[in-house]
Amino acid sequence: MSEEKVLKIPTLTATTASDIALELRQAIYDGDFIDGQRLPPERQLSTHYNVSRTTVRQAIQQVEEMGLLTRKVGSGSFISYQPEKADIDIAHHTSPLELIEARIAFEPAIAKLAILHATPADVEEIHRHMVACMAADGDQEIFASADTKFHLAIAKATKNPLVIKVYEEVSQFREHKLWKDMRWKILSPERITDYNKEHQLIFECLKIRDVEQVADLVTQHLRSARGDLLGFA
Amino acid sequence: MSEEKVLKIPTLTATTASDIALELRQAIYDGDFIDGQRLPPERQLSTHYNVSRTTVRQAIQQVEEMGLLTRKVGSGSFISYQPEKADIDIAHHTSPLELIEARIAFEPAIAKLAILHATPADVEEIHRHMVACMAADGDQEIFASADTKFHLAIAKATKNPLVIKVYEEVSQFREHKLWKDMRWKILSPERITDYNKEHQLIFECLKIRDVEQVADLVTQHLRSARGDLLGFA
DNA sequence: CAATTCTGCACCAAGAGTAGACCAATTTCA
DNA sequence: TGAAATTGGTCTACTCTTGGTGCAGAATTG
Repeated sequence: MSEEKVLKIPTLTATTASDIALELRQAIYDGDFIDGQRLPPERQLSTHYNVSRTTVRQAIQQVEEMGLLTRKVGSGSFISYQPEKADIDIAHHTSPLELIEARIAFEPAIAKLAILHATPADVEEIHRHMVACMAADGDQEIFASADTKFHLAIAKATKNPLVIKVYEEVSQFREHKLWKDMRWKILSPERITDYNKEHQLIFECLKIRDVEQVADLVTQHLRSARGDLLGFA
Repeated sequence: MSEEKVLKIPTLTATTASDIALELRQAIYDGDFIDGQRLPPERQLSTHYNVSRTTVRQAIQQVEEMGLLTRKVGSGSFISYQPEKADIDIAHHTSPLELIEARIAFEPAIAKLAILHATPADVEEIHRHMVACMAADGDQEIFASADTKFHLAIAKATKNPLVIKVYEEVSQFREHKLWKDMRWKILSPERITDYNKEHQLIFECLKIRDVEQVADLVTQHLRSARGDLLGFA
């Protein structure tokens, strides 16, 4: 274990209190300080910035007034700032369109990785879910569930735990209420048929390991989903 | 804003109760102690940390209050913590190579999204972190920290909460023990210089909103990182 | 030149760390 | 089984560190 801890303190050619305050604030926002962490003592900061302790105190006071830290006599100045909270916020702040956008960003590359790493067993697994999608026979609920599993199976075929976790997180959003509520509007029997055709094309690529084409197909697949969402397929 | 540099200063009191508590906590989280294992005796820890026994006791008390261990008079302090399977598993089962692979999969698309959504303020923010990367001046620790922020700022510019969260998750892995241990081998001053040049190219694309080129540049950037990892730059 | 700001210093009180001794529960070992 | 060693729990007196405050002189600014 390291004996010497270091803090990274950014410095400008700052001489005034507000300059230093700005930097401290920026450093806190950047996450250079963990919540609850102690700032270096004022006397040390003053020598570091090469200004008087009074100036440093004023700077710290400004930051304190923004509620980013609290001071304790005899103890030190402590950061009190949590960058963000919970995932619930994210669920509430992500729109269906943003979800599709995120999937368009991630899934083509995932499919490419999948092709490179998928074992025959993985291909079979993916095939199973594709068949399930087709067997849904127009039933929205069943199709949506099978579709999620189909895409998830592709992610799993990458064998990359990080990729899998990330995709699980994304796909979990598809089960979110907001998204579910939209589903019945979009997933007409005709659309489901279209999606199934696209699934088949993607699967064909996987089977013959066509790395180049699969990304395009997945992109196209998700873009048609986005088109449906926007109402002009 | 004038030139910004980053430098580190050691904390005056390198060994406080909270610091030691933090180290212990980290060690437990990192799996350095198995559940049920006994901590070294307080007296031994105090000589190891070169600190009074009182301080060690306070540190242990803090860890105890988090429910990570229990103490027994005459017997010792025992770890009582089972890492949540999900987190630990993924952290333990994702190799540095897989991390890079995941980044290669995700980041080019993120950069493209960023170009489409970034406000001038976002571009400035990204620029700030790019400058910080260059100001690191070969210091691995500082560069790595600034580099993470640079890429994270790009993700944030997408304005897509889901994308941001996913990338935060990925980037969190970069702070993991395993990866940190490799860093000093890879980040030679020459590599840092190269990376900075690549950062500049990426930033130029962002600035002129060159959607086509940015994905290629990011891919190239990460591929050179992968190359360094594999040892044949 | 006058006003303002910054500096350097001394002192205060609160908090935190140190060193040591002793107690009680537990383990170790002859 | 019993004594010795080990370990966490508690207490006390002391030192050091840290933020809070005030003030006189230097530096800066208009």
